[in-house]
Amino acid sequence: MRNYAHPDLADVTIEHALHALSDPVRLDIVRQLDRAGEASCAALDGGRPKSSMSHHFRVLRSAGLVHTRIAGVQHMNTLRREEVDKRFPGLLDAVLGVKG
Amino acid sequence: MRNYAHPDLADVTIEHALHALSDPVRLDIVRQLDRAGEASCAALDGGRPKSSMSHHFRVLRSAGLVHTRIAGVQHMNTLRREEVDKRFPGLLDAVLGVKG
DNA sequence: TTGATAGTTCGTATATAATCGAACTATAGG
DNA sequence: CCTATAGTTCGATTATATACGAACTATCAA
Repeated sequence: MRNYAHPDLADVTIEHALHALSDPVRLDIVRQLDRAGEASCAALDGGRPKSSMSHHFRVLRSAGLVHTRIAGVQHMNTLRREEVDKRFPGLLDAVLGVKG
Repeated sequence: MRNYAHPDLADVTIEHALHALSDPVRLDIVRQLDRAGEASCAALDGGRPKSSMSHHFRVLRSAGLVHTRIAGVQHMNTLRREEVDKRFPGLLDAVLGVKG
């Protein structure tokens, strides 16, 4: 794998984004990326198997929420904050702002 | 069925709400209720079978998004706008504001 | 009380998603 | 080249959702 394809946000539906965010593991990833700014897959696995994490990162990428950059042996992930904010104004603020 | 139980919004997780909103049929229902203010189940079915609609309304109610009031033979639905806005500030604005 | 209407519940079929081990790929360092 | 590390892909299993016909319940009106 040389690098990832990241969808144009214009091609991502709100349903797709909401589905990606509705899983607790993925929501946790998104929250951590929001704080950390950038993190490898392993840094966010919380003890879960690599293949499960790989699946969740793929879903997050396909929903346009996460960008993954290959840096040597690590895959570094970031939230596509600005683009998502442009496509779905207020969505991430709302989702990340919730307590409990 | 005499009347429905509607959950306290405090007991609804953001994951639950996002999941309820991530289905196209339900999102359509929510959009229509946002415009119409109140509507019967039949008014929103778009030709789909009653049992399918009943399922989607149940999911929307369990996620705290929709209130259903029995009025004679009809079940009238409304968005629980204020309560949802209090629990998840900005979420409905973001979801309902999206075009495309 | 009969019939019509609105919606639920049940049961089942089907589709979609989550989980995770095992084998694989790619990169870096010794 | 060998090995360790990070992550992917595959495949199977299991869980969760959706879809919807059929039978049922509740209300209203004639």
